Amino acid sequence: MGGPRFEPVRTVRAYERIVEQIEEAVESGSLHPGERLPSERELMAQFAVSRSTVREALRVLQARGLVRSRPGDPNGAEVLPFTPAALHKSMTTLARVDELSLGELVQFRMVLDASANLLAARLRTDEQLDEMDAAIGRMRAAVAVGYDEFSAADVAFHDAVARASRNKLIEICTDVVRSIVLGLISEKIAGAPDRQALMWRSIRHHEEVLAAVRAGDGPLAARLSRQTMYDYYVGYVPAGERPALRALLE
Amino acid sequence: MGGPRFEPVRTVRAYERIVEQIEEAVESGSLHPGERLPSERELMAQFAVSRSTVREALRVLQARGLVRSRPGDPNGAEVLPFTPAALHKSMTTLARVDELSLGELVQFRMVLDASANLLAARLRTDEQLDEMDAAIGRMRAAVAVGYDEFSAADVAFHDAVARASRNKLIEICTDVVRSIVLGLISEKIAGAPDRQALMWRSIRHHEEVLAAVRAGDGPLAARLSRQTMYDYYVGYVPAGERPALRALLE
DNA sequence: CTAGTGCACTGGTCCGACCAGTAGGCTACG
DNA sequence: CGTAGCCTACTGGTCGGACCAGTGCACTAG
Repeated sequence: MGGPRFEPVRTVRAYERIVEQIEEAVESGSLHPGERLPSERELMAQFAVSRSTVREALRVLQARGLVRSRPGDPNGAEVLPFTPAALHKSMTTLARVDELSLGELVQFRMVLDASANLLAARLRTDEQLDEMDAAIGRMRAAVAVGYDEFSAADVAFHDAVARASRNKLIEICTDVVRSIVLGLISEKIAGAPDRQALMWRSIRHHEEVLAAVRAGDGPLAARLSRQTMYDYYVGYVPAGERPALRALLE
Repeated sequence: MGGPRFEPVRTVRAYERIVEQIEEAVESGSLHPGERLPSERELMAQFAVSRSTVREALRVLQARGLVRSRPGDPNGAEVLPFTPAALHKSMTTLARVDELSLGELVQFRMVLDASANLLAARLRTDEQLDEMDAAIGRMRAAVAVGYDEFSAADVAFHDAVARASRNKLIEICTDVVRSIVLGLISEKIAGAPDRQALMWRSIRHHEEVLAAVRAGDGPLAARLSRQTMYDYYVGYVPAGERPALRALLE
């Protein structure tokens, strides 16, 4: 050991330096949402680079959800308020590209939804209870209408629960994983011959969950929600993956 | 109502169309990690656009962690195996601007870690039990060495548990959220005057969790792991957010 | 005072060029 | 014949200039 420590040199592209600088300015708060960046032609003067380089940097910042550019805007790119959109996007990519099995996805939904219900039972407001109640009403009315409307109402219920948990990560992950699961099997559900019976059973289960949330019984709400989701999806999960799902049912 | 329904026209930038096409090819699996995209000059011919446009598209794809370009590479951009780097990046950004609170992050870790333990208690192999045991051994040896080594051993334990859960989503999210939490407060922990006492208590807690996992008692392992994490981090969470954490402790 | 028009500026796209890297084939030497 | 080293044909990174279609604002004509 000993001797001079040489660090490997990392060639940094010009546009990356620009990204770093603007990103730092935004995240440190010296550039607030709603403010405008200088125009591309002015940025290329400030950074002493060509416009192509400035634009590549702006594309990266835009992909990260930090800024937005509109053609014709007399001002420069707009600094956006922080939204979890980029997080949502990368989470979606992860779930799509990483060859996740339906079992894993459903299992993750069970975990998230149960936690959301557990928290919602303690933290929900009366307005959020009303939202959940209204969503179940929509589900009931939708049985005769069709699966799409039923599914939308079901989503509304789970969204209300997720919001009531007051944890944005739970909210986002719930949304992402749900949309992927639905994308994989919604047409199968919609075409099931006994789908009306499934819908009614699902409604009854949701009512039980809501009752537990209303009563403030978090563990019960969590257990019921896991069971609800298991019953609803287990038929579409390969038999080999079902034991892993049942492991969540205690 | 009635009459022809006109959809609002959405001007789509050329580079966005390119991003969509390549993204779709990667996520759908028709382009596998390790494969190469055509060179920029060839892409500009295939998409019938200029090289600038191709490059802006590639910058976006690179920001999303899907491809990587190296200058001088005789082949085109390389399709990358998925890494949670983009996920990590966007979550870090949100955490930096206080869009995600420490309380939410710790809460999410409690949810994930408890679920991982619950599943690991049922699904773990003997080799994985050995890994967890070895990690605790490292933790014990690290108390005298320093916090960094202790933390690394702690990470190894939780990683082993996450792997034993056999759910990649839990594994990845655990990893990302943990590193962000540690990035926020590791220096505070490292500088705590009573850190040695904290480490010993943490080791004892981990041993209890491992015993429950070994015994196959999932619910106990889950409860203990939540308590362990709560005890370890609660001191760094603002008092106003603590009730939300305690809501997970039943 | 208002309605309308034009201008100045924006971002989106294209083109052509040059540079610095890399890899692999080719050559010249041992 | 084998190998070390050069040379070339690519690659991506950057530059500068150009044109177009939008947008907002100031100015003008009613």
